[in-house]
Amino acid sequence: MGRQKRPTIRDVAEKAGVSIATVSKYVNRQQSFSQAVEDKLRSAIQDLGYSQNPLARSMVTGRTTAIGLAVMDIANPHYANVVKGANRVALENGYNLLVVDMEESISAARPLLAALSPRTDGLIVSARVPQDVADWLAELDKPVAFLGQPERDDVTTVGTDSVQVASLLAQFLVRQGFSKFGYVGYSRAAWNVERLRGLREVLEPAGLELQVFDVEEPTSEAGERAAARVLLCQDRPDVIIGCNDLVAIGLMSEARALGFNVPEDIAFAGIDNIPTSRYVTPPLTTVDVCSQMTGEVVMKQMMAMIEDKPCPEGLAPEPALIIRDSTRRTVKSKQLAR
Amino acid sequence: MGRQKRPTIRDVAEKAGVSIATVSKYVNRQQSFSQAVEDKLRSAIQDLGYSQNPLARSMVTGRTTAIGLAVMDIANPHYANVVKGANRVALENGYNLLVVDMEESISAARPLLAALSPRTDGLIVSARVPQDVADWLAELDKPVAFLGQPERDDVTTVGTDSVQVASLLAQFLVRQGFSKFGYVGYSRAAWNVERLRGLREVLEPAGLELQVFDVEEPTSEAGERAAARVLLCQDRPDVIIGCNDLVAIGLMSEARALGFNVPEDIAFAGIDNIPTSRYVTPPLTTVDVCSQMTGEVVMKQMMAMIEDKPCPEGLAPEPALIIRDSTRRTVKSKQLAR
DNA sequence: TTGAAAGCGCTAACAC
DNA sequence: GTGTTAGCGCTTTCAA
Repeated sequence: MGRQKRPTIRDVAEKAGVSIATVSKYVNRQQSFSQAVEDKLRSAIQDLGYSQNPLARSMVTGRTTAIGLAVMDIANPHYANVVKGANRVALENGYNLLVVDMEESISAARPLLAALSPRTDGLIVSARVPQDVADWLAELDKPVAFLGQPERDDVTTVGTDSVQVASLLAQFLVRQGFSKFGYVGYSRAAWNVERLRGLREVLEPAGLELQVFDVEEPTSEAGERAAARVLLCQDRPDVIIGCNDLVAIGLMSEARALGFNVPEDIAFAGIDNIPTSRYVTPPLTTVDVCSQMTGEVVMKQMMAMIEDKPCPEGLAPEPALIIRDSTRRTVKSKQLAR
Repeated sequence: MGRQKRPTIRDVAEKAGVSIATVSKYVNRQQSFSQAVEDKLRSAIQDLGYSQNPLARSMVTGRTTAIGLAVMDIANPHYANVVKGANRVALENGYNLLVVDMEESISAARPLLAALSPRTDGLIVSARVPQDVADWLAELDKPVAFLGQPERDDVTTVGTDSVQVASLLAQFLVRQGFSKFGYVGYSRAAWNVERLRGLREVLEPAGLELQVFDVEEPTSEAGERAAARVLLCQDRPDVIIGCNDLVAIGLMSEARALGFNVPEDIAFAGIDNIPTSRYVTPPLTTVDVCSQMTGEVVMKQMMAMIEDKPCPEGLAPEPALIIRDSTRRTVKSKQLAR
């Protein structure tokens, strides 16, 4: 269906009886024209259905007016919301956001980023990548920003502090009177150690026990599969923290399927505050990591980097505890705790 | 941050002491070379960290080895899963998938697609677009496929049949003995009329009542906001069908918050079978529209179109009823129905 | 097996 | 206000 080549600037120039430079300037609104030329240009463009080829434009200007965003897993609502935020800000600034899914595979990241990079004016990468990829990104002739735990001063990184997020949650749970903690982590992610550290910083001084488990992917299905192992272990925790909401939801669901009462028999908490967490039973206690705002902030930083303006400060998203019923203390649980 | 320009083919040629044509052929593995040349090339490329600029390449070949996918709302797990499926197949075929979020705005589609199109070898659009955009897409010099209800033979469209999906659900609910139906639709989507039609085709002949409501966006939040209106209406339905799972989940959640027992007082069903539906309480009855498979199939069709091969047939995803507790008939509900 | 040269569609000096 | 021209980085004849 209609595979005719699309018209070029030359076609327009010919049809309008002007030079291609004039067409270019007209299309880019770079100056004013005589009424006659303007009319001819408008109708020629209209008739031909001409529109600029951004590739050719990029070749000469070196700009693409597109930003690339590579996410670990677009099916994770946290990342989907980061995309939302980033997209809004990009559009507001006249940029297009090109999203690429890395499918939780750091090893696949390199070729994906290599393909994405030249199509964009800047790259946002939602993970701490291996050193060789990081080096390669640093050598790039365009700004790069990371999503995640801010660490070093020489790279822009936007996200909540994983240690802080985990501590916040642990502190609350300790105050609630929980004493035997379980953490179901995802050791393949870089942030896992920090979340674990955040928990330990709170639990160890309090002399509280922490059992650590691991899932092979940070999804609800993996959480479900891990549930039996976690729940039927020697010394069952009285509260389980999932490394993210997805995992926590899977764990909690399977726990209920196995006959446990939540939160009476065992409590659950997650991290991220994905929309689903409100709708599960019981609603999941979690830490809001401001997914959408993170996307907005990282894109604002990116815009600043591109325009060589100083990076806007004070935008860092602040994690917030979201207390729901999955960690409610009940008469029964308090009695059991004795 | 190393903002040095990235090395070009000319840099490599110079360093290796060969012509740029030779470098090009080497990089594209188009022929064999003398050992000496090959060694020099390899080390030059290595040292410089050279990689092809796909933009420049596209300029001359006319190919980008990228496919564009514009989705209505990436935060909707249905679309996220379509992306997953499409991405997998694209990668298998050596293509990159570039995703763009249209934010549920058909009006914003045009500029977004115009920007995406020239960066890709083919476009997949997750919506029925307005006629002018459809015409514009048809005039494009590249294959276009749509996600949704297959309708016309002259455009590739992949998706489950919305009429069939809705009928399937209605038939089941009628068999279950429900008699007063409510449908909470999203009239701004093109598929809404078909879902409604599918319901009517089953309910009208059976002489069953159908009340229709509408949400302003197809999300759980909108579902929640609509709940009071739906539940407190004159003649309350005994089963409510959400136009998608997201809406149904919001409705059901708010119904429970308002003190209704689900499914005893009122039952709920959705459409899509997003992962969350399994985890809400009660688990949501829905129709699986094979989101991921839809993505795979549409990308396979796209690959075939690009290679000018006949489109693989018999791949159409078949919707499947997923029966869960949100529509379970109970003693109480049966009594009430009398 | 290698290289010279044309040109993809466009912009940006610069000249008129 | 308008046109001429030199490339952007690359592939692709075609000739050597």
